[in-house]
Amino acid sequence: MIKKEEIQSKILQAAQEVFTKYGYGKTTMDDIAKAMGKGKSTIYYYFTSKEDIFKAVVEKEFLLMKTTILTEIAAKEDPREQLKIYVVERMHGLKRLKDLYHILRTEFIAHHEFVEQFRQQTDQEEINIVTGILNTGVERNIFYLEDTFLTSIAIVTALKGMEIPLLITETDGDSLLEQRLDRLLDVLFFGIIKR
Amino acid sequence: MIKKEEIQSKILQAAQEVFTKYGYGKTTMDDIAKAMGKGKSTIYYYFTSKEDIFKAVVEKEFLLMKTTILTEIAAKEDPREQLKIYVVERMHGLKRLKDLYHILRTEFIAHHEFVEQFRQQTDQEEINIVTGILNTGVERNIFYLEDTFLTSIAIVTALKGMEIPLLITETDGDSLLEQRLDRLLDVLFFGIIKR
DNA sequence: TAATTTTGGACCGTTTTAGTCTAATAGTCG
DNA sequence: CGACTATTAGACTAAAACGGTCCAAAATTA
Repeated sequence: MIKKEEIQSKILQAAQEVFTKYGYGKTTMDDIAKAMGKGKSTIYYYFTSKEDIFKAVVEKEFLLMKTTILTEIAAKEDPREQLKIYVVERMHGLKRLKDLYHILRTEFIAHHEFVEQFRQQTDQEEINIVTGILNTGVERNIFYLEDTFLTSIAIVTALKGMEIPLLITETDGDSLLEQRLDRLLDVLFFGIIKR
Repeated sequence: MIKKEEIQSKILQAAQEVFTKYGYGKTTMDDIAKAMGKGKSTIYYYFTSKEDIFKAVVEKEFLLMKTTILTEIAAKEDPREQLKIYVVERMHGLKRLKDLYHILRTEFIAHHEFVEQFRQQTDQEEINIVTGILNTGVERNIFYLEDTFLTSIAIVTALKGMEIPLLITETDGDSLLEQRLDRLLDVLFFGIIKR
């Protein structure tokens, strides 16, 4: 019974591959089936519809991004470092999920109920993460903030609205990345977070 | 009556856009029509079928590559320079037309008669270009060759067979490009062309 | 204005699509 | 092994999308 999730994961992997390749409308169920080397009935044994699969792909990827962020954050002590990691991982995640995002914004927008609910949910989760970091910082007298919740909303919204992934290239060395991030954080949050 | 070719060119441009985006099988005539902002009948007024349009796109692009090469070559005197230009432009052309090439090799291969005939024709034209360059070089005692025709075939075939576009990146400066090309020509044609 | 070119979009027969059904196979466990 | 369940391929269906046609209207030209 351990295989069940393995196969499900394989389907999602194959689906993500063809979705990002063809877009939502242009991919057929047979495309997905072929990409994973199995028949269509295998897919329908685990999922109820194409829509269902796409939603699962999106949720899987964003869950992965969230857990990655949380794990990395947990490994750091200093809230300043934690905030930096949140920004870095958020940017890398956005870059990796660019195609899925694009489908959500353009093709899948017809399913507004899902898109809207998903957006709200992920926003809420991210705000919670950042609020947690900020609260710790305030407790330890590292950040001096009047309202950590409102500040979190500002940070999350700022990161969403800006095409920040473009600022960081894959060939950037670590040191360059560090410099840019420090500058970025200064620009973004100067006056909100004083250190 | 001058507009006629303009519209035809617009159709081909839109078609190329969606063909390289979706591939041959996944693009619909409505996709093309939508991409150029006109109805389907406009397309069928100028072209007879989807197949017809794709062939026209391919032929247009390869004609462009050919005339570009010929123009650049005509601007140079030294056959060594001309040969170098041929290699450079051929590489850049291949890189730009990567998607079309891929469709030809994978999806359009069912129309073997067209693909094969087109391949032979373009090969022939390229061999003629290179033969012209080599002949001039021999006449001026710059190249010492026994058979310019066979040498041309060797050069054209070598360029086709190798994934040469990968050797040159867009960020290469001119001097680096020059160095690499000299090295490449040495490796490719050492023993065939002595200077 | 009259003739001609160009266009949108309804339309048609055919193919492809998402999704269903079934019968066969693979895997599990006593 | 043998009874049971989980998994699978692929035939099938109704609906949608497809390439391509057609024609009346609009735009252009003369």
